[in-house]
Amino acid sequence: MERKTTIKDVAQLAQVSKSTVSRYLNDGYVSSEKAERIKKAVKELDFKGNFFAKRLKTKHCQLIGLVLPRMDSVSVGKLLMGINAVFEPKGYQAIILVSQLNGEKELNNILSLHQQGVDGIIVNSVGLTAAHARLRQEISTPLVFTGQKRPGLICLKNDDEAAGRMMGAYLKECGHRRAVFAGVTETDSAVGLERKRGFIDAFTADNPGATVNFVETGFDFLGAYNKGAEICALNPTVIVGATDNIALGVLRYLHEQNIKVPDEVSVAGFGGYEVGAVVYPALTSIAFDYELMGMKAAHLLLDMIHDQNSLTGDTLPIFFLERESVLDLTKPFAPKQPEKFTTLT
Amino acid sequence: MERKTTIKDVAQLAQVSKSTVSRYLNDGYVSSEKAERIKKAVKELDFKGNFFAKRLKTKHCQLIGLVLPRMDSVSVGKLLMGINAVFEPKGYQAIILVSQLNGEKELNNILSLHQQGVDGIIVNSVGLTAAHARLRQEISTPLVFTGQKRPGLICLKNDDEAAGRMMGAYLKECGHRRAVFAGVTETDSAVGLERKRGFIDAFTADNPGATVNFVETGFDFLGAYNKGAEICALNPTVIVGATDNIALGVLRYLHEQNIKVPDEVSVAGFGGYEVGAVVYPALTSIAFDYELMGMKAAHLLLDMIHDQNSLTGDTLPIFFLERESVLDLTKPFAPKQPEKFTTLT
DNA sequence: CTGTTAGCGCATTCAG
DNA sequence: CTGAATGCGCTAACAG
Repeated sequence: MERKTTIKDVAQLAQVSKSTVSRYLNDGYVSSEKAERIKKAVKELDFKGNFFAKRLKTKHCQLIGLVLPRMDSVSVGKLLMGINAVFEPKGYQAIILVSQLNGEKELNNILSLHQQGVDGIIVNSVGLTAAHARLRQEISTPLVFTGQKRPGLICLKNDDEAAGRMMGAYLKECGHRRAVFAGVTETDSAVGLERKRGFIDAFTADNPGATVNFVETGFDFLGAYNKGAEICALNPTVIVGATDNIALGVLRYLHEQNIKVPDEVSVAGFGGYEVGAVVYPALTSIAFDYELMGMKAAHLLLDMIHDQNSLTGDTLPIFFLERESVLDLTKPFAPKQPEKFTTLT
Repeated sequence: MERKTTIKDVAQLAQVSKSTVSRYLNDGYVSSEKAERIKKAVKELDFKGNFFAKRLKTKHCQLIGLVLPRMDSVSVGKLLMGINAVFEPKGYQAIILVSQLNGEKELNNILSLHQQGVDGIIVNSVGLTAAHARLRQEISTPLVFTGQKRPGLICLKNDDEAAGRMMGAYLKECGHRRAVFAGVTETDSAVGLERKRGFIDAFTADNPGATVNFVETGFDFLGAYNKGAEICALNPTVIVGATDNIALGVLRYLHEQNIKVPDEVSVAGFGGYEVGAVVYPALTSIAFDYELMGMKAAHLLLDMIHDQNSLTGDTLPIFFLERESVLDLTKPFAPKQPEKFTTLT
C-alpha cells in the first residue's frame, strides 16, 4: 500500500504550515497568495484528505446511516434514489444496513450506526415498537423513520388510510358490493392495518349490503397466488390487493382459472408499480411517490443534523391510477379495448 | 451530544492501563484476572469503541465500497442481497455510491471510495473502458467488477454470450426462422453485444434461411413498447428482448394490437425476473443468479483484501426458463392452457 | 492572517 | 504479561 499523501505533504510542498492548509480546506481564511500555492500543491499531489482523521476531530463525518428492510424491492429502490438525490450533491455518503424484515435487527442496526458516529439515520421501518421509542431517547443521533408512524418519533409516511379510502370510494362508485381484501399481517401497521381500514371505511360507508372479507396472503406473488382459490370461494365482485404484487399474484391465478378480469371479477392494488401498466389487463392502483418520500426524509434529516426546525407534519401525495382491471358495474356492459400504455409521472 | 465512553473510561473503571484494554479488545493477550475486570467494565459502561480512531491506526476499517449504476432495479437489488449476505456476518459494512448509469461518475466514485480508505470496492459497471484499466493501476484498493468484463481487471459476470446461444438454439429447435432481437446499444458490452451475438450465432447456425433483425429499444418498458410497430413491421415469428423488461414492453404492445402471443408471434427475454412468471402469457427467459453473483464477488473481494489467491476464473450458472410465450412450430398447433405458476429456485 | 501546540481515541512499539 | 510513551492525520484554540 503506497503511502497516502497527507496534509503535511501539502504543507511542505506549499511552504506553509499544516494548519494553514487545514484552514484553506475548511474556512478558507488564508491569504490569496498562499491559497494559490496550496491549491497548486493539492492538485499536484492529488491530495484527498483522510476521512477518518477528520471524523475523529469534528464529529461531523458527512456520513448518514440507512436501515432498510430489504434491497430487492421496487419501493426501497425508489426511496434510495430519492435519498441519494439530496445527499449526494451535499457531499454526504450513506452506509446501508439491511434488517431483513426483522424488527430486532432493525434496532441493532440503528444502534450500530449510532455508535459509528454517523451524522444521522434514516430507517425504513417494518413496524415501530415501544423499543424504537426507547432507543430514540437513548441515542443522540438524529433519526427519521419512513414507512411507518408512531407518536414521539419523527416519521414520514404515505397516508395509507387515505389511499385505502380513495380506493374504497372508487370501487363503491363503480357499483361493487362484495369485496375481498387480500392483505398482510397487521403487524405492519401501514400496509396491514391502515390501508385495509381506510378501504373498509370508505367502501362500506353508505353502501348498503356491502361486505369486505379479508384474506391474508403475505407480500409476494406466490403467497397471493396460492390464496387464489380461497379468495374466489368468497365470490367477490372485486379483489383488492394490499400491494400491487399481491394483486398481480391474484391476477395470475385468475388467468389460470380462465376467469376474465375485469369482466367476471375486478382487481386492484396499491403501489403504482410500473409493471402494473404492462400486464394485461393493466392494474388499477393507488400510486405512492417513494422517491419523493426519500427526498423529504433526507431533507428532514439534514435539517435535524443542522439543528434547524424542520417541518415534520408534511404530507405526501397519492395518485389514483385508473387502468383496466376494474369494471364499472353502473355502466352498460361493454368489453373494454386495451387502453394505451401509460406510465407514471 | 453526550460524551461517548472511551477506552480510557474502561481502563479507569477496570483499574488497568489503556493499552491493556486495547490488548484485551484485540489480541486478547491479557491475564484472565484482568480480562474479567475489563469485561465487566466494558459491559457496565456499554463501551463500543470508536470506529474512526481505530481506522486511523489500523488501515483496516471493515468498510467496503459499492459503486452501482442505479438502485431501482431488480438485478441490482439481488446483487446487493448477495453481497450483503457474505459481508454482514463478517462485520463489514458498505458505503454505496450511485453512478446513475454514467461511466464518468462511476470512475469518480471508485476514486472517491479509494481515497476514503475503504478496504475494497465492488463495481457493478455499465461498461469497462481503458480509463478503468488505468485507474486500476493507480490505486491500491482491491477492486472487483461485476456485470462487465475486461482483460486485466478482476471481473465477475454472467456468460451473456452463452445465454444468447442457449436462447438461439432453443428457438431454432422450435422451428423459428425470422427473429427480431430487441436490444440496447452496444456500449453495454454484456447486454448490448454479447447476448445478441450469442443469439445470432446459435440461431442462424445450421438454420437455412434464418434471419435476425435488430431494433434498438433502450432498457425500459416504454422504450420497448414504443418500438412495437417497428418490430412488427419486420414480420417476425419470434421477438427476443435483450432483457425481460424489453420483452414485457413488447408484450404489452402486442396485447394492445390484439396480436396473440404465442399463437401469432412468440416472445422471449433475458433475466428471469419473477414478474415474468405472473404475466400472461408467462415469459420464456434465461435466468441469471444475481444474488449468487453478489456472493461470489464479495468472496472474491474478501480474498483480495486478505491477500489470498482467489479463484478468479469462476463461472456463473444460467437457467433456461421455458414458459408460455414461445410456440413450438414443429409441433401440431394446440392452444396451450396456462401452466401452473412457477417461480425461480 | 499565520505558525505552534495540543489533543481526538486508539493500537503499538518498547521497556520493564 | 503490562504500563508508559508515541503517533495515525487532522482540526482547534492559542499566541504572535
